[in-house]
Amino acid sequence: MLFTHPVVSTILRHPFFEHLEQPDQERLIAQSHEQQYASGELLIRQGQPAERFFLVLKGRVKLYRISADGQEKVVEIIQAGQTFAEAVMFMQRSEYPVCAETLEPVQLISFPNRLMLTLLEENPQSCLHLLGHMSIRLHQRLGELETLTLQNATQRFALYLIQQLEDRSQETVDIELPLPKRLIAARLSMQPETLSRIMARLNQEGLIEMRGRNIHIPSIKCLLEPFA
Amino acid sequence: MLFTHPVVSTILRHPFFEHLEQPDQERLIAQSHEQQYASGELLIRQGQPAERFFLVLKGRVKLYRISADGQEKVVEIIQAGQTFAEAVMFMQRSEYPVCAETLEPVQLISFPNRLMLTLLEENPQSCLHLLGHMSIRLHQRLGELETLTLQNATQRFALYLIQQLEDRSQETVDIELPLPKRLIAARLSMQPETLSRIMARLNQEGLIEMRGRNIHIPSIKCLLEPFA
DNA sequence: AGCGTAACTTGACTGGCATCAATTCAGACG
DNA sequence: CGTCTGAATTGATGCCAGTCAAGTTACGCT
Repeated sequence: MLFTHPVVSTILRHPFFEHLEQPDQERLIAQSHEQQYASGELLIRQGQPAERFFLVLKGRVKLYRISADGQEKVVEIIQAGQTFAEAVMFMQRSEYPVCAETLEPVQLISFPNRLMLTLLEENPQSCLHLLGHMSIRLHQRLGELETLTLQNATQRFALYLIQQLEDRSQETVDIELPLPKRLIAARLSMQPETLSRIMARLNQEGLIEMRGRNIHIPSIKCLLEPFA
Repeated sequence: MLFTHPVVSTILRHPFFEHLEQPDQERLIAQSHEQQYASGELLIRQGQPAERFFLVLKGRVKLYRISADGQEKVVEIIQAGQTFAEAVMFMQRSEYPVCAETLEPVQLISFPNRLMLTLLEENPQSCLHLLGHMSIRLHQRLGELETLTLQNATQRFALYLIQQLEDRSQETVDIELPLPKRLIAARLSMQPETLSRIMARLNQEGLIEMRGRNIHIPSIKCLLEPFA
């Protein structure tokens, strides 16, 4: 039986599935596809018809848009345990609004939109949880809008750094950058060169200390000084 | 009976209400507050506890955030017939994430979050429609992210202009700016002076013709030329 | 280990936008 | 009808970040 599969427990912990009845969960899993991908593979392409949504079991996936002038804008990095391309399921016009590409070897599982919708029709509990889930993402976007409209690149980077912390009570912290710097730069809408210069300057001013991709912050307060 | 009220038909057309049973609709309306506001009044403040959500019956409302350095970033302009502060209802942490201010004399009606949630628990149809509704907004944010990361201010403005059109089939169009220019500038993350200069330049180049807040575009194709 | 490629760094230059400041314009209101 | 206030324009100046280019480091792979 599929429920003996080791990844199942991971799946069922996700808001999409945890409040479904067990028979419904089984139907979904029965219609799921699991697949492995190498690093740098294209998973979905912006504009393609959207018939399934995806749950990342292992590895990370980069979501990005290609704008009119060919620039690539990184929208989001999907971690293991998160879904992507799920919001489009609830719209009539169902084309993927982003491209998705693996950042490293990735294991993921996909589910048909139609079945999921059918099941949700009968399960208001799940619907409400999903509404909560999407509200959170909507607010994250709001936060990103804010980050992007921060005047200068240094502030955007400083804000990015502290957003990486889960525990913000400490005054002195160490961070390991979760992404290659060029992707961080893309995320913050700046050029890799600019990011490099910013980090060099902050380092010189003693606000951060770099060793490879480990960053030591002696004083968060000092780092956020210019915001006051 | 409340249902004889002239605004009721407007209310019931909104995705939040249209799929509810009539007794539920009546309960909501019974617990609603209707109120008038003058131009420039503060409706909700970022950080306040969120207990109600709002439907705009008449006039427009500006949603904005105050960032750390005191700058005001316009997130959205809510038109008559639209709701605001509704997404936060589905989250546990319920503080308004934005400030809301009237742009002109406004009539609006508010509903208690708790009751709405209770009703939704029993009505999966409505839940699904709301999920669709929120998906659309999520995608709009995506589009805005794109607009904001467009390299130069001129392109952002040109894109803003054509986004104002509902009918994009015409090649020659007239637009009346729906907002004072300083708000348009804020929306596009630029200074009023910059917007003014951009419009002056486009005017001089013959790509647009300005008469007060009416703008005539001889050729959309030419205006979007630099994107190619 | 060593090769090759991609990531990162550093420098010089340029342009676009913000900022400051002064003026003109438009609308609200008595 | 005139005054007043905020909106919009226009000019001058400085700086931040993008671009191009060259060089260095780090890393995967056989």
